[in-house]
Amino acid sequence: MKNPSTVIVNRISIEKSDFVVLPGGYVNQNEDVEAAMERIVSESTGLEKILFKQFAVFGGANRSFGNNLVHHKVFKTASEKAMLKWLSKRFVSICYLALVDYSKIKLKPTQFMDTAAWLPINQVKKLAMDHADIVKSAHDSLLKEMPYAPIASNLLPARFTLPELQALVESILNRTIDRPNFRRKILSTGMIAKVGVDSSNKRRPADLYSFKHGRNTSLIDEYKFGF
Amino acid sequence: MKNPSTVIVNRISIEKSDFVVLPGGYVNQNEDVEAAMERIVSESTGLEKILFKQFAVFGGANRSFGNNLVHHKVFKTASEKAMLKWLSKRFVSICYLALVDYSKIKLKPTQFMDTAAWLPINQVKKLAMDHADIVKSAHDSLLKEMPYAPIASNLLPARFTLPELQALVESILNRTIDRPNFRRKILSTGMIAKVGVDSSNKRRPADLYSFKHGRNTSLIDEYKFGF
DNA sequence: TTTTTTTGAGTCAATATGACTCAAAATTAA
DNA sequence: TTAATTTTGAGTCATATTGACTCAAAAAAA
Repeated sequence: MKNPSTVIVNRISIEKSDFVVLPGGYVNQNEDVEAAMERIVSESTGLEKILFKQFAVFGGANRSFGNNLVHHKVFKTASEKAMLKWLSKRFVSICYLALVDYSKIKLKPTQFMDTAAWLPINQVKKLAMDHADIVKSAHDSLLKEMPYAPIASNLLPARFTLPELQALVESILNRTIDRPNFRRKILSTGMIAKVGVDSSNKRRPADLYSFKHGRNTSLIDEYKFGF
Repeated sequence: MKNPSTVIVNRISIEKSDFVVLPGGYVNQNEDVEAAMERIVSESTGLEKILFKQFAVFGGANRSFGNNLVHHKVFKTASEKAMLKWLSKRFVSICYLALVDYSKIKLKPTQFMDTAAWLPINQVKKLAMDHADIVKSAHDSLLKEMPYAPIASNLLPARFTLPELQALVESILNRTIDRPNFRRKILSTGMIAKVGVDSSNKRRPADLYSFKHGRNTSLIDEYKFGF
């Protein structure tokens, strides 16, 4: 991973007001909350059937983009007025996260959002409302979830090498890992199985692995804490 | 803990239809989601300022108590008709859990709920809609959160003995723990500090401890997984 | 006074971890 | 063609942690 610390953002422009926000949208009356999330993600990224985690709900009474708006501005077009009304609502955000390979994604604007782009995670302070807090919360949750769930599997092909897996984990944990120790631990869990050899270019051929279907992917001995 | 595996439930009776449900209610337009939860909990239990965890959102498009209703029944009173309308809505539930000492709680009925009672966890199948799934989800989340967060602190007095803490953890994990090993691990984390001696009845006096304020209460070395 | 119960402290083998070295397989350079 | 370089797989070893114990101290009960 060259630079995995990047999030998808949308830009909304009204008059002189400019918002950079995380992708989001409404849940329809007769729609699963999860289906709504998948619809919105699909609209913006084309991604389907990837692994998400619902990590937080932001439900403060005063959560609105109205505070970011310049209220005395004149909003001319009907579209702008509708957008203004939308932005002034009180939002309850049910937040999901997913890890994806951004090199394989073609971002598109959506119904409510003008442009879509990748924002380096060290620039999240530019985000409107409390969206920087949401990113922070997502990252915390991701680290906490790491030892249990293979959310990272969105980032790996069906067959991958141990060095590939290690590079991924290193980028999530943001630290280097001793290669022999990583290999020892991962293999000892039995969560992956050798399925072939990487015959591609590079140097010495690496063994190819796959996650064992339906198998426990926990990195820590569940519910054991040293007692 | 004699029998900690118990949840609070409300019973709703309309005509011959009978629902046993988890406590719940609406979020008002200008109310924090969290404040609403606290209000509902307070109404039903009188509990204030306890530690909660928001663990899941249940948002299926067909989540309604309408499916549990006998539709051809005649609902006579205005109250019953209002209740019927309420029960037939599509619900999105933002779910919170807390661990409490049920021996100290006096349950009260609320605006929407007729009676309040404790239901042993092995009888959750009696719950209406998907509330049994919610309880299951809460338990899973609780176990996953165990090594990190002191949600259990609701169950302990400000000053407690190590055997008391151990009994609590044993009841949550539903297994016995070796006493010397538990003591060694807990003390090695430095999350609690000795604050006195238990001079009460019983046998040999036990040391009293308190959680160190603002201290990390993680039982596992964060973000270390054997590599 | 003796026994029983409960709590605090310690031992020790087995296991897991952290920090390494070394060799094999392929590419690249000489 | 050979040597150096890079990447991957395998192994070593001291240290730290864990799991299963024993033992003694303090208080109540016999």
